[in-house]
Amino acid sequence: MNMRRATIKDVAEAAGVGVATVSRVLSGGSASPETRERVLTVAAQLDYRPSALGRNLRQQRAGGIGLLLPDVTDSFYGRLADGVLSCARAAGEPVILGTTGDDAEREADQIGILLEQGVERVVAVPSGDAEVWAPARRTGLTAVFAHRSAPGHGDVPAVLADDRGGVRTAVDYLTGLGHRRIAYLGGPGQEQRVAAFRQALGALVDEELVVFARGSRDSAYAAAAGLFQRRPDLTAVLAGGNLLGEAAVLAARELDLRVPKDLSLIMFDDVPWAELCAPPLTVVAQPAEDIGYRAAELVLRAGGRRPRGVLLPTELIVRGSCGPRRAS
Amino acid sequence: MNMRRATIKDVAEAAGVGVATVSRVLSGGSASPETRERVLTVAAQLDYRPSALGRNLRQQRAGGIGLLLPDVTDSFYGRLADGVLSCARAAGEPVILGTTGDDAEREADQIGILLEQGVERVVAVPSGDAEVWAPARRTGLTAVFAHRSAPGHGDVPAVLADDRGGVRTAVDYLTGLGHRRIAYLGGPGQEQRVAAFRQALGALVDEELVVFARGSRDSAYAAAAGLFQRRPDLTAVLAGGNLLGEAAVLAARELDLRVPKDLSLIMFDDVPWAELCAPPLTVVAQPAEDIGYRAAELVLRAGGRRPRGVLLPTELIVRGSCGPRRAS
DNA sequence: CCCGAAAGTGGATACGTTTTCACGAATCTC
DNA sequence: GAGATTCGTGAAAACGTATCCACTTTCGGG
Repeated sequence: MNMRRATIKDVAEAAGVGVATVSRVLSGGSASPETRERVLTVAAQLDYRPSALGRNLRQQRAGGIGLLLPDVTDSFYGRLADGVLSCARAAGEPVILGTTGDDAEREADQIGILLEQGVERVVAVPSGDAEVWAPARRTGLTAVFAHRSAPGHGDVPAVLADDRGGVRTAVDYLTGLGHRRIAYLGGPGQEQRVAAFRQALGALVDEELVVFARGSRDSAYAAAAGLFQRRPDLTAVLAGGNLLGEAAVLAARELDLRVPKDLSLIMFDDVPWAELCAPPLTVVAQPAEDIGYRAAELVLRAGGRRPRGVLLPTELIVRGSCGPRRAS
Repeated sequence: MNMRRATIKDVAEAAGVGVATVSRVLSGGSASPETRERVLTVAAQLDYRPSALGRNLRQQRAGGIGLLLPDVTDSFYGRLADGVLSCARAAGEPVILGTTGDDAEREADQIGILLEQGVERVVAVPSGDAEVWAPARRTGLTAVFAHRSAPGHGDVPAVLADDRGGVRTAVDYLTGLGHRRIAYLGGPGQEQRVAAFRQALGALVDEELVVFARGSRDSAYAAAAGLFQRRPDLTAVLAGGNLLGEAAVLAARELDLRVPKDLSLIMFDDVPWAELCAPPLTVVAQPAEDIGYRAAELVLRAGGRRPRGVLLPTELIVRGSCGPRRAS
């Protein structure tokens, strides 16, 4: 049952040519039409599939693309992964997936694994700083960041959603409804968004209302509940991710804050259940699949020249979780 | 900047030993204590990491484990993947991810890619029949199925949730509430569950109330809406997955069916948003992470002998989406 | 008609590793 | 103390591929 696969040598012998010729034909090199035809026929007949193992060793690098995500359980990253996968599939490239849990050390480990495998192209939602990525860069790995960029990474191209614009329209929408005490409930690596939040809010910003959670659901819930208890005077909250939004809804419900009567809520990232929620959640939609697809595209097309990053638009989808400021 | 990685040869020379000795030391073979010490020191000093490329070619197989899922966007499969990943991480093995979209042809393609890469161990939620998996089996690949098993696969071990038990308790719960016309809204590969459904319902089963959707959200919605319109007399529905459950809620809302007053709903798979839904959804929880973890464990520990499959318990979590049969 | 260029081809090499094999030294057995 | 056994070790082979290089053939230009 354990049949040996046909090698390039078998094909060469069966076709009466040298192995070099077979390799050239299959790699699109030059060859006479009749030779090409013959090799192709024989290869098909023998069901020959070039071994990635041999090729990888020869050219000192593994094909495929590495994908480093904080958490595949988060449906945003799931959709991002889906984008990467569909691009990779179109190119016939395998995808090696690793999760970092928003932890720099784990990210370093995963990078180590990828390097050991000889992977040369990586799409990542980065968690660590430049130092974590130093070994990768040293071996000439080409990386493309997705969804967020980390400080200190000089020339790594990034495919990002327009966080700044998304935050601005969300904040404008809330202030337009009369809200003044608006909180930001953030996760790891959202410096960009918080900066945009501060900028959009201007003099209204209250640093006590800017709260961060770690990546986990527990942490998100703790941050939301703590925020709501500590500052019952806030009237609106912008949650920087679907985990945070989920936590906010849960915490609000637990504390008998009615949405949107007592509390207006906007969540980053449109997820299917946002519509099922009571009330349906107003969200800032991000093109998660596109982000992944474009990032994969960039890392595949990176033929030597470093491409410039990409900024994808966000969209405010108004549902029912925001209302005018309560009379208080 | 493009620094060549240290090879085993470099380590051997620097340590004044042969390459074979270095390989043995690093692979846990026998060596004298002083030699071992010296090699280890030198290796650490040179920051030597064995190249997976060379090893893979030598032993004619790539390490790591392949993971084939219908859809990473589905949070159930996301959690399953998370289980596989954490097991693989513990073992230091990379994971190659591919999605099949519940399509046998795509699955065959992905299997082809894995074989080309020399991957020998695969965890899969299978979509195709035995024929699709024939080439894999021919090359001696060891597979473990997760979440569902496909007919015709003889000796492939599977890690499954106790669908039969889950369906039975769900149906018992619904019949206990007085429901008689209970529908099953199923997805791909749920023959087991439907069989259990028929068996649990006994004489009450109405074949017109057993409906199948394909994997997509659109298809799920269409199936749910069609079912509700065609048979307005049904009083309860069991949705075989979170996509189906989502579709059922959406369709019910669209048709002004109130849950649970007009329609009782039980969904397979407990997802975070089930609690946020209005009303909160009664679900049959499945240990998705465990399924993935156990499957990965099986495929890694499969040292020659074929292990027997595993059946993991499900749990009915009662929330607010089921009520007594409407007066009607 | 001859010479140079171009195209087609196959032999040989190298990629980094694991594993087999053989050899010397040290230890054990009787 | 001599032979047998074990242990530690290094040289060499093999895995399948891509690519360099040298060789032959063909063709076009002068």
